[in-house]
Amino acid sequence: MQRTIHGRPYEQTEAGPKFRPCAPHDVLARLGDKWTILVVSHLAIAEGHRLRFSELKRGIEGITQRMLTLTLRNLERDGLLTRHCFAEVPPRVEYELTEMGDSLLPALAGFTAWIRDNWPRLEACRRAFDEAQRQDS
Amino acid sequence: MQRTIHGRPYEQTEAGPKFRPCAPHDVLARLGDKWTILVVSHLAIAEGHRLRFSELKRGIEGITQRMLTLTLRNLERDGLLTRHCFAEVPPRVEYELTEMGDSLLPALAGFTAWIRDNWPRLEACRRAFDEAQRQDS
DNA sequence: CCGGATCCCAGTCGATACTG
DNA sequence: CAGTATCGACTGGGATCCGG
Repeated sequence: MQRTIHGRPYEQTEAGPKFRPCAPHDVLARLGDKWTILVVSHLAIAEGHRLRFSELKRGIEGITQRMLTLTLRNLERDGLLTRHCFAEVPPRVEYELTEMGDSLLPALAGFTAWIRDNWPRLEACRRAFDEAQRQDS
Repeated sequence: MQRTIHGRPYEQTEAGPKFRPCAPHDVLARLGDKWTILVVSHLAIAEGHRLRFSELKRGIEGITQRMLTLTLRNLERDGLLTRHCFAEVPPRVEYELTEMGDSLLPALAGFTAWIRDNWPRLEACRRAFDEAQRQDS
């Protein structure tokens, strides 16, 4: 039997509930990596949703050339980003959010609000837990 | 100057936009790990938002004892879960979503909808990209 | 039944150096 | 300017065995 929870489909089997492989996990795993969200955010607030490599690199503190390259490649692979390459000297490459990439951040708005509301409590819980942990040891 | 994009706060500095450390990244990184979402989902559809260790283990295909233990510990640390330990023989431990943990999934509803709508296109983009990649090589 | 302890691998990320 | 190549540290996660 096919049901849904919080917009998420799953099947009720005899052995128990089974979630579909379409799981948010793949997307979350990408978004959860170290730089992706920052890159998308910077592009989202840029005019034309478009920035060149060096602008992104300057804007994101601590990112290395290598990681920026990899992050951009992955976003391009998922169709969230397009690469505009100009054969000039010196070379210039611009990255632009696709329509799909542009719709990603707004879709996260509800979650962002949740984080804003719960972050302090969550951090407090962590500290309390770690504190209790150190007592035992 | 303090601004906001898609509910996400950032500062506009001379050097460019700077996002606050409160970034969703910490939470996303946890949610993006291999099992967290599945555990939370199973608890969310359980009656009383409550399941015991072995029920979770049976319900989540492929998870090992070790990973289930770690995932539950992390959720407990963040205050999304409480552990109810019964000193019986054989021992019994139940895990229950806290109010905060319970509010997490609904907060993700918008994002879940986005995934449902865009997943096919995203997968198609991946395949196309990988295909083009093999041509070049 | 619940989970801690140990070993190991594969993937992620940083640092550095080099190229068109 | 915008990458690629290489090396090494660290870590998430699986397999297995052990203990209360």
